Amino acid sequence: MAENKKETGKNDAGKEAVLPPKSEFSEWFNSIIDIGQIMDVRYPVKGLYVWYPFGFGIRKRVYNIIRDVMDNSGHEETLFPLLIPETEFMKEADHIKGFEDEVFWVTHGGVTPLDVRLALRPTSETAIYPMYQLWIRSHADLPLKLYQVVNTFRHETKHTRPLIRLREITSFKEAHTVHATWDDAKNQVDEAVGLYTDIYRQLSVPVLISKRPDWDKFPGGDYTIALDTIMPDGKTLQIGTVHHLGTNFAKTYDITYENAEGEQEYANQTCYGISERSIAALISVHGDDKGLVLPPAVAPIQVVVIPVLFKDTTEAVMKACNDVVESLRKTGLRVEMDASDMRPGAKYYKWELKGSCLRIEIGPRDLEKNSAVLVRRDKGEKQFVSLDGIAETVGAELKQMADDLYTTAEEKMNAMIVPCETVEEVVAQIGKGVATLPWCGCEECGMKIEEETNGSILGTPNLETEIKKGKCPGCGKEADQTVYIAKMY
RNA sequence: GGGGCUGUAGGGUAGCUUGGUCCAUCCUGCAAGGCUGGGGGUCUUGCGACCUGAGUUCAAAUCUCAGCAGCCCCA
Repeated sequence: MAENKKETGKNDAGKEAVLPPKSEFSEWFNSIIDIGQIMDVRYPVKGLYVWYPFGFGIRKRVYNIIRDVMDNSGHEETLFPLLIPETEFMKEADHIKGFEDEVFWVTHGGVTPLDVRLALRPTSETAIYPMYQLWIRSHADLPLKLYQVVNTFRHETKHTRPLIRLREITSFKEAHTVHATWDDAKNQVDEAVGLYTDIYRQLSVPVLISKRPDWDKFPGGDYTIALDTIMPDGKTLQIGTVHHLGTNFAKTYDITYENAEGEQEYANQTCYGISERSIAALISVHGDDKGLVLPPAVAPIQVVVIPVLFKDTTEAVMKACNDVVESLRKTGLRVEMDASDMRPGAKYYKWELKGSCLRIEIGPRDLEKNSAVLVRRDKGEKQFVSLDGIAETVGAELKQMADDLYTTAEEKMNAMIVPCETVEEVVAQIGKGVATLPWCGCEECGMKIEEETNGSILGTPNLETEIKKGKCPGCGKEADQTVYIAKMY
């Protein structure tokens, strides 16, 4: 009875209680991770989670995109060991300071204590650079551009959450490049920012690019450019970082090359990374009250075909559905037919939750008109399309959907950025989105601003927007830059 | 780093204040079957749980302590 459902169910429509509204973002995110079958959070170690096959299917496609972008820009994939000897790890002082509080250590082999403890990599600089020291001899070896996709470990003390703050990052794509000059490395940083922007464009995720303030740069690096996106609750999520390492690590690990004049010089290096936060971003940016909305490029099921079955017409409808499935698969699409014995309505909800991009319904009424009902996941409106040439129709819709997702997301993001001039304005904006604020650039004012606004300075926009004149709220002096301020994940 | 809260079937819950009514309630899920089928149908039958350990007690889901795990707030 409907009355019973209303009493016991969690939502008043009497529907099966499943997903909280996206306006309660934290709840929504936790639920979608679970019932969207992204990850199982029940693994009994804090901060470690299990990829469901469905979630892994998304991951696989996201990382295919990442690999393609890397491979097509002169990078080569490689693989370094998980364990790093303490002796190597401890060489770079600033780097250690940045990570030592959160390193997991392997201390025993069986019951025997190890002479040299082994770190589970929190990131791989100290694993890779000793080898670079051996590999790099002359300027002819440069530039060297390698990357790997690995798991890394950090003993996070803050609240862990799937995809966003993990003790085992399962999907860390890290690139490590070596160049002759500082400027060469700088150009590589700029290229990497472009590559990452491209990757996120393919995921229809808009990004903010900024140069992190000095106190927030990569430990041991010269400077850091970061990519952030704005989550639905107004907090920003850092979803990519690019670091210029200068010659800092080269000096530590003695990475030198012989230049054209026959002299040994220290190499300049960069490193940059993307993790499964990319997946957190794409889920959070596009999803809605009904569940996942996935860009066609990464949706495990791009098209679901749902037969509307009645006794007398079952055979004809099934045949028509099979024909459609076959013709779509021929064009390389990931298509599934749901011929289970759920009611059609229940199937619609199920596949909307799972983020299937397009739904095709075919019933007896459609067959009479040689047509089908087509529904795009992001729009939700039904349209009637001819069964003739349906593969072309579907292809065009998917393409349009990818573009629309980006446009919509970008508009939403831009609406969450508000230019501010005073601390008070920033305070009002923090929690709703990102504020911009003039800043003189000194650390003292930066700290003061962060404290008074209860936000974090993301950094200075990298790509040249118009520089707004204004006074730094910290010291009152004329500011020479504008910064993003927000609550960060 | 500091503080608060929570842990009952796969998921969500009732029971806990006042120990015994509890071989633990309801919804959902899952399995089998019937009638069905264009936006979460319905009926029948079945499956499935007190986080772990120690303690108090004649008796613990219920009280105490510790561990583990999770959630929220503050820095």
